[in-house]
Amino acid sequence: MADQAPRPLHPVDTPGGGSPGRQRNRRGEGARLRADILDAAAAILGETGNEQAVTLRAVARRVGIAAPSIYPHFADRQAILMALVHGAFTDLETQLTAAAQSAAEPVARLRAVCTAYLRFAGSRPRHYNLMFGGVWSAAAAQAEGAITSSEAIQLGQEALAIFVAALRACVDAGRSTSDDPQADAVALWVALHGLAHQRAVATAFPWPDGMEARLIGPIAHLT
Amino acid sequence: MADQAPRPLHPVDTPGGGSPGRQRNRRGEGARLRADILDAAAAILGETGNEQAVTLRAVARRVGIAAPSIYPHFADRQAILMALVHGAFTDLETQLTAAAQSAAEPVARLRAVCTAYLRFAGSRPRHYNLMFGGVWSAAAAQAEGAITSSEAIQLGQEALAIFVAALRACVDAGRSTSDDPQADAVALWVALHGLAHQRAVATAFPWPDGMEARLIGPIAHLT
DNA sequence: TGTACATCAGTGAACGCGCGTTCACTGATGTAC
DNA sequence: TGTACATCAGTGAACGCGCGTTCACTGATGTAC
Repeated sequence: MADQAPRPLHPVDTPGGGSPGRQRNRRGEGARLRADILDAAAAILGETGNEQAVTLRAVARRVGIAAPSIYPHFADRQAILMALVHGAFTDLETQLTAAAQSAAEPVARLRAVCTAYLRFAGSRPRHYNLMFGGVWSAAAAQAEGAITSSEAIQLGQEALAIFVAALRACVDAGRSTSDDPQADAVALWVALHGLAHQRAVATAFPWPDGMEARLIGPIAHLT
Repeated sequence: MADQAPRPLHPVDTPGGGSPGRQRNRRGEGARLRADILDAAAAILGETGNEQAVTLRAVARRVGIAAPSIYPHFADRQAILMALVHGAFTDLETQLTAAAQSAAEPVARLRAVCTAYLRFAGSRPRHYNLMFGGVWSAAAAQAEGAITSSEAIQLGQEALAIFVAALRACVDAGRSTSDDPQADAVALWVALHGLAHQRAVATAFPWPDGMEARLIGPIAHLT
């Protein structure tokens, strides 16, 4: 309780303090700022872990520009977060696809996909939570431009489809006894999500080794 | 973009508007306000789904008091959220314990515990997300008084122990072939968490029937 | 039985904060003639 | 080759907002005498 003198949380809100070296883009290259804004937003998210910390002003400070300079590139704050989420889903799909192509044997392929999923979540836990964390659906209840629950689901459909295909291939090859690969793939994804989410959140928990294997083999009915 | 005239989000910040019938507690019964505050905070959380919406002023409006009247009962905003989370964990433990006592046969008991867990999460999804959602760990990084990741884990230990005991009983009764009931109980809990969390978040997703069974039987190695 | 008084339960105004967003603007730079 | 000018990239000040928190206070009520 002591030592709580009210102090400004942030340095003065001028661009000079943010990114000292930054200089104005050349004519015609103004769109570069868009990428800089997204990079800064991603960095803030990654460091603070809090969607709430990704404010227009914080992003502007980090990029080294004045806050209003964001508006030519993003309609509002939500649009930045949306772009962040879209990009993250694209990356996830890319990595899952690559994993699926890395192994020819169906069971190895399914395991590779699962591992890639967990690796993605582990390497960018804040992004992962923003993608699947439900802050969205909550915000959607109030804000107009926010991503809706069903939109987020559509974004995740492609990733889910990779799981379904990988499990179906195991069944076709006689390596899984699943009676409903679609449903079991959803179950597998949900379980991996639980693991990824709690690993991101409960970092202090003494996770036993091999959690992954305890989920994948049984749920996928691998033989 | 049209029709976005800036309007005050909330009615005037006077207690009169909140709870019209409220009248001052009798002398010596001031502690009742504490319960009213918690009820209001829980209601706001349940309706908006957003931890951020549980502000001191919003709670005060809802109770029908002036904002500073909260301070004799809670040190700060975090303390209200902490109390909410503690209460929710206590309720969860109560319900899991009741479920464990509702069945004598080990497998039925384990299933009852799992069902009770999912029922709890489904009936109070916002509380559930606050308990396990990781908003905490994010906040803990910055705020002093916030609950830490390890604190939250301690709160969940008792619930987890119920899962471990239930699975161990299945193994002892020869109804489970788990080679490590502790680890498999964690795996089971993690998978149920994934289901509970995504059901709370992705309400629009077409969840297949019987997800529960697709997780419990295989992960617990029930025979 | 009456009354002074301590205490309790809560109020109302104010503070400074960071925020999203708006507005009118500035200065550099490429282009048409 | 020179120059007027349109456009681009971005600025700086200001707005009203809800917020957490502080401060000095008020009026009812129980209690001691």
